[in-house]
Amino acid sequence: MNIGQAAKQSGLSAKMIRYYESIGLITPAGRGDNGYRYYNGDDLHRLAFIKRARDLGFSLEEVGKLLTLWQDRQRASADVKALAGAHVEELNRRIAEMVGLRDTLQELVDHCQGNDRPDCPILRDLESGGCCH
Amino acid sequence: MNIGQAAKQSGLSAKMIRYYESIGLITPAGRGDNGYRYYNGDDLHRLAFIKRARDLGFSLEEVGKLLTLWQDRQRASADVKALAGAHVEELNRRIAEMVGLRDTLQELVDHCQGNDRPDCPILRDLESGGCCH
DNA sequence: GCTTGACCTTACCAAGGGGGCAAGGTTGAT
DNA sequence: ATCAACCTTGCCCCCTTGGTAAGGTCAAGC
Repeated sequence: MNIGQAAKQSGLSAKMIRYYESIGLITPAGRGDNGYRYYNGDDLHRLAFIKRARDLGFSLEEVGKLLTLWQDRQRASADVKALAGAHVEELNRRIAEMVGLRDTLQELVDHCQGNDRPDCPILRDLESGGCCH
Repeated sequence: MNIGQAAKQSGLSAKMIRYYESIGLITPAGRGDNGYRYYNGDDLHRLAFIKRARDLGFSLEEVGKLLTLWQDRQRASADVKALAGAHVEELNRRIAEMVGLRDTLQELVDHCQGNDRPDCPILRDLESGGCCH
């Protein structure tokens, strides 16, 4: 199977498959006489695994670790759980940060009259560094 | 005032001030005989404005628009409100997305025993594309 | 055989939002 | 005079993905 087929089946783009190969996330695909990469069922399975892990927000570095754990039949599920748990924590941190930003901004928006006059609490906040809203 | 002082006062880094100048976000600073950039109170005010807007999560493009509105004494607060409101919406979208990821992942983590055996629902999900958890 | 279109290859540019380092000039204090 | 701290420009790096270009290959239809 060529890279285009593998891309369609896995949900990744051909470009990304090449990229993942170039950074060593996946082992280099086999090549045919024409120089084309080819992929078998196992390769496809790995690509789909990566796709799903990316969709869940894991970084490529984390995906690499997950791949290693996945391939390791002696793995302890505790290791996987720790990795995923750390990612959940990271997501929670980022969510909390963004919620804080949103709330601050939403409050400013709520207090802006939004008419054709220039007076605006949003700009006042930006001007004053948010120290005295 | 030199760039280092301006950086300290505004909370930006000297590097970023140069960068913002290079991309046209701010007009080029004046130069002294020695070639050093110098900054006055107005410049500082603008830099602090940018810093605050960045802290609130506005993109550099949005910051540029906010700067323009800020300088425009004829602005309508509705324009500012629309810009900030759009950013709030964007934040909400991103938050919702991340919350969805976190919840999915949290559920997988909750169902993983986290012991020294290899069996792990997290890896099973990644393997199967999350279609049958 | 020839053309056409779809596919593959490598290689480079772009983005945001900076960090870091190098090589050199300037300033101010000791 | 020397030294540290500052400034200048310029370049490379992070990360991940999309785009685009120039060229090779394959399969179909004529």
